Amino acid sequence: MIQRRDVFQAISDPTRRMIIQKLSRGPQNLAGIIEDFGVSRQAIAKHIKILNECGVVSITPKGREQVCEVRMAPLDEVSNWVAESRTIWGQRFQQLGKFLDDEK
Amino acid sequence: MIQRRDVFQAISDPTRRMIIQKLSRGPQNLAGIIEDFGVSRQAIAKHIKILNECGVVSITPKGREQVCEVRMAPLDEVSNWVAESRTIWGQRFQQLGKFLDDEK
DNA sequence: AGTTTGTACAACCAAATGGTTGCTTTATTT
DNA sequence: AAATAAAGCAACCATTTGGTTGTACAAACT
Repeated sequence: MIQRRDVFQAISDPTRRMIIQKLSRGPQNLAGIIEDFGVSRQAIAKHIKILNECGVVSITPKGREQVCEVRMAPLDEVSNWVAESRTIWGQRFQQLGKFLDDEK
Repeated sequence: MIQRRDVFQAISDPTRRMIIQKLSRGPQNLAGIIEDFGVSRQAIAKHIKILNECGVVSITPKGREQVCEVRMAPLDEVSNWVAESRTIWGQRFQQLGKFLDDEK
């Protein structure tokens, strides 16, 4: 097993997806994020660390607070990958047609 | 930890993403999929099982073969989630504007 | 100054993950 | 009928994951 810490793995956890959507509504510190989640503060802190490591969340210290902000750009990799897969899938029959043409 | 077996988790593994893209080019049996991957047949079989459980891959028995085919529909959930997050993010300032209007 | 608040650090834990090897079963060739 | 090819089953393993609790520390109120 290789060390994987990419966007795909980051959004594979439902709690992290909820954190992302919560932060989409605006920046918050750790204490603010914890609200509404039934897990400990340390658990959230670990999730935030993971999200930060792959660039989905930026952390700005402000006094004793850690202000977390979501960064949408890295999510491009995900939607691009899905789009690419769909494109490849859509080209199946084009290639079949080309093959049949070559056989003539 | 709850048993999570959804599309997000399915595509979180790079090997599984490669399998999906390989199958996007056309259906294949297990033996066909194994080629080019540096892992054992059983490892691939496990990945296929996971992909099948969340609907991304369908399996059709054909003699002694198991023909695997990719199903693109479940991937909608992923691109939809990304799109939704972007929408929420885009609405931040609208709500700020509304707040300022209300203050007048 | 003392208390409260926001967070960091560390150790620990059970379960999940991704992988392996060995053996069996079922079709298909030869 | 014998050999081969495709896949299934089961046990095992190290690492990762998602979570916990306890302690410590610095910033901000009272």
